[in-house]
Amino acid sequence: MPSLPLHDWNLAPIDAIALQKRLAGRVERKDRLDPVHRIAGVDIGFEQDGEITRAAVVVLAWPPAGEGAFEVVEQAVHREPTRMPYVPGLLSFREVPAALAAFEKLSARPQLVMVDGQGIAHPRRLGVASHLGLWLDLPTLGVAKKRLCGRHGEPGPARGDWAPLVDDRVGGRGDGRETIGAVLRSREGVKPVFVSSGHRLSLATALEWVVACLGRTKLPEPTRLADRLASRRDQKRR
DNA sequence: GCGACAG
DNA sequence: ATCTTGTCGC
Repeated sequence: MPSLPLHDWNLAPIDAIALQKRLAGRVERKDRLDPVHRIAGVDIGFEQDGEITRAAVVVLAWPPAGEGAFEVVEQAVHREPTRMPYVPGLLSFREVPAALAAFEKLSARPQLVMVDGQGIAHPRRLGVASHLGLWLDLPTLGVAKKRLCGRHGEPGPARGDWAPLVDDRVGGRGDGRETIGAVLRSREGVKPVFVSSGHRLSLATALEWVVACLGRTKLPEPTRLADRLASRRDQKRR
């Protein structure tokens, strides 16, 4: 397994749109930070008809021992009463508080965080992955199972094939379109996932990491395992 | 008014 | 997100 670079540049999602254009063609890597040893996956589940919010974080060691053989280094769960209803576009306010509490239970911070949801592929360019990244001050990326906004074509049939997710610029003025994410075929014969930069990493880098963390399932390991822990599918199915 | 709408 | 059995396919 090759060691992939984590940072293309340091930027916050709010600045991403302006910087993307300015840095196009001359991406600097001087801001690369720590090497990646720990990758975290985050997801939120609900219990008791949504009354209880259940946040789960699973930390995996990088690189994996073998093909898709990731070692679970640590994991944490935090439960609390649900405060906010689900409102498309405002998911952060419902999930981020619980996710942060779960992170506080970890003994060590990961170098990269994969979140179940959108990064900057959001109407205001601030999806859960971006929002969480800002609060954690860690590089994050979003992997969503469905589209929130933007348009796209059908990605190729092979694993790794992807199509750009484009949307009109925030504010709706100027020359219009911008790439906010990618529709990635993470597995053959399955509906694609929506990958986007969350915080402090580019779309290209986000795609590299997602593909690098794919097992033989649709979702990358960090997110897949966090998903299981959040919805208790691990103990439920037994 | 009519769709679209992460988890 | 969540409620849920069997079933088709690699």
